[in-house]
Amino acid sequence: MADVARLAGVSSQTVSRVSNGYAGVTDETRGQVLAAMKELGYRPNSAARALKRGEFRTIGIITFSLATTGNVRTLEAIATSAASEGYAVTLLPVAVPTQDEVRGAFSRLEELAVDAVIVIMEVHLLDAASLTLPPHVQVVVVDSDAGDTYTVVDTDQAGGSRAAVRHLLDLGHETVWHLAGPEGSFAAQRRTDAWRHTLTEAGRTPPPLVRGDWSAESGYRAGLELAAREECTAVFAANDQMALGLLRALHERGRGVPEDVSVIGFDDIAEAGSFLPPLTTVHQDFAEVGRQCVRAVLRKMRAAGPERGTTLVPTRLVTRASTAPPPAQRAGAKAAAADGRPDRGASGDGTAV
Amino acid sequence: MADVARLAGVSSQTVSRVSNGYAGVTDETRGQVLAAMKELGYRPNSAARALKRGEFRTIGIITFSLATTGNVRTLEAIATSAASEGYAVTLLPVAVPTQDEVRGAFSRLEELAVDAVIVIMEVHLLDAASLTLPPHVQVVVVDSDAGDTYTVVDTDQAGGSRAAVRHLLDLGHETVWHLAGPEGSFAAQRRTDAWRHTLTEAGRTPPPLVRGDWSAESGYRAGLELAAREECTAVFAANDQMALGLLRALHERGRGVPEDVSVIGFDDIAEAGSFLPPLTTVHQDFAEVGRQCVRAVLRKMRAAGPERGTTLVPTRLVTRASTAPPPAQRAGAKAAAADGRPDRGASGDGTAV
DNA sequence: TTCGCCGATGTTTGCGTAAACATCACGCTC
DNA sequence: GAGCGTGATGTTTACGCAAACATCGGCGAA
Repeated sequence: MADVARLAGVSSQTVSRVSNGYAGVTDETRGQVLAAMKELGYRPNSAARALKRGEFRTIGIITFSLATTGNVRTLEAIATSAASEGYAVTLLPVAVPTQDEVRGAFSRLEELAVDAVIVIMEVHLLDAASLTLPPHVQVVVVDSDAGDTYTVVDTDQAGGSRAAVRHLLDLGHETVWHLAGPEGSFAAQRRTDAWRHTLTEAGRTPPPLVRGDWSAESGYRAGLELAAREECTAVFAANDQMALGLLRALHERGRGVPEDVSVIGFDDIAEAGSFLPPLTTVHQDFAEVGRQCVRAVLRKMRAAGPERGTTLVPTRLVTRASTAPPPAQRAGAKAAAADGRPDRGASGDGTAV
Repeated sequence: MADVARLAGVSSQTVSRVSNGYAGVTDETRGQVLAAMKELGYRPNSAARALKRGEFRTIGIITFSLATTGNVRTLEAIATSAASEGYAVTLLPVAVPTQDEVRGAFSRLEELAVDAVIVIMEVHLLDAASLTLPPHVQVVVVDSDAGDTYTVVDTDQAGGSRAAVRHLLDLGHETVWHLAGPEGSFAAQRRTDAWRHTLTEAGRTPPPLVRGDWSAESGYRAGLELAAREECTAVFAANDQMALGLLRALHERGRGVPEDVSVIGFDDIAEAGSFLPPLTTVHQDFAEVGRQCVRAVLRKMRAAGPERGTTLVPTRLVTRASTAPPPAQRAGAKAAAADGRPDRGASGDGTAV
């Protein structure tokens, strides 16, 4: 910086003013400084800047796994959104999701150059008491139930699940089975609760819960079990991957989708429209979740007050070809058809959104 | 820090020594300092540290999209690997993959607190000449062809593709069709080249190339086209997502997999085992790619010399249920079956690309 | 005993920046 | 024309840390 100042014939303070876009600098002076900066290839040193200003313009992200589409898409949206606000994003992977590991991540974070933290993970691993964060680091949590402790941004899990169940009931199904996510997950919990509540509200009896772990493989195992139950005509899978495994199991067991069993997913991953058959599912707006996270975190940083509360991002039902009225309602002519080849496709093949 | 020093009754320099694990400090003194640090909740300020040491212990990652599994898994591995070396990882998303955007990302990077950069993207957007990096920022590129300009780490695309094609030829297929990735991608290019080369080497004639864009949807469109060709008995899809779409199209057109057509993918994404049928594919070791990236980047930083060259990470063929000998080789009974096959889909409705 | 050496600790200094304050020239008012 | 305000620019300083150097005390060899 001193070199630039010397070359431009000004003081280093003026160089600083130029590089920060400060107003009170003559156009002429500014021009000289800019020329000198260019000639010398000057780049402000961000460490010194951060030291002086007391902020890093960086947001830390703690996440357990990038294996699920949701986390990844959210992360991507956060990064993009943060970038447009002039913030960088640094990643803090937590290898094993134990309480200790999470605490470890937080403590590493403490010596990390971040002004705020966004946590994308099952939040029951977050024990507020055990976390000592640097005083001015704000926290926002995604996918959680911690509204009273942290600021939370999340997809409207309940609303989406309700829409999924209603869709199946409206098609005429007597009840809807649920392939739930893992026990520890709050998102899974929320979807399960909403499923049960919607059924009860409609006067139906919720069938026994079937549990998976988000993976396609677990969906397959659950599917083998469900395929054996004649009375099961509609399944709400808590995510698309499990729905994929479910489809495979049903197919293997000779249960047609959607003629015999309707399947609905959750997430609307990119591949959902290419499943066999294309999957009806609940679309999550991850991009919006990411944007809201960044907004929330910046708002908190500016307000400095420990703000709480939850922001919900709405979902959208995407109807494709994996749902239809139950076999009972399509008696007569349909019965014959079901016998030969499935008549799927006509309704949804190309309409994937 | 001064407060800690006062409380512990030592100088601030001793505090510094303790927090950096410097050797020459009595256990007793160290204990007092640690106690004081704990009592005051002291955390070293990373900005000051970086300023003093001249390094940030941070690696920047430039990536265009997190939509493909490969990029994400590589990113995850890099983050984990970097963390274990005491490095943080900051993300630099590039919204639109134009030359200008990439250049923009690099220039934002210049004022960013990073010691090195790893680029995960199609590298033909990287114009070495137009990039002015801060002098000591090292670059490593994934998935590219830039071995003579940058240090490159990549999956052994050629080896994996060769294995895929060989596998199909060994099963008895006369030739192998190829559903390629988008034109601009070097990874796609490599896979295509290896496919062609392996066929030629074996004295076979490569059929016309079919092109997709990595998405399942594009695989579906290509599949509709391929399904119409009786002579097509084996397809090598350049990634698993396209293979998924391909499976759906073949199924819809009544072409059985693997009885009529064998399909092999590339990547081995988590869901591949749950496709209908489970997909035979080439497994990429993304974790290893990530590790190698970090190793390469750290090596470069330490050596300080502009090192070049390419590190290839081997692949592994995963055999599942989507590949089998061609129909011709399984004559007799099979021929009859093929005969009775419903001829749906003959109404090629022009949607194929 | 004395000297010198070594290990433990303290003191000084500067990393690159920007806030706070100081200065200076210019134009305007009375 | 003296005084004063204003806008542009320069000077000083401190941010928190760690390298370099300084100091001090104890112990072994001569």
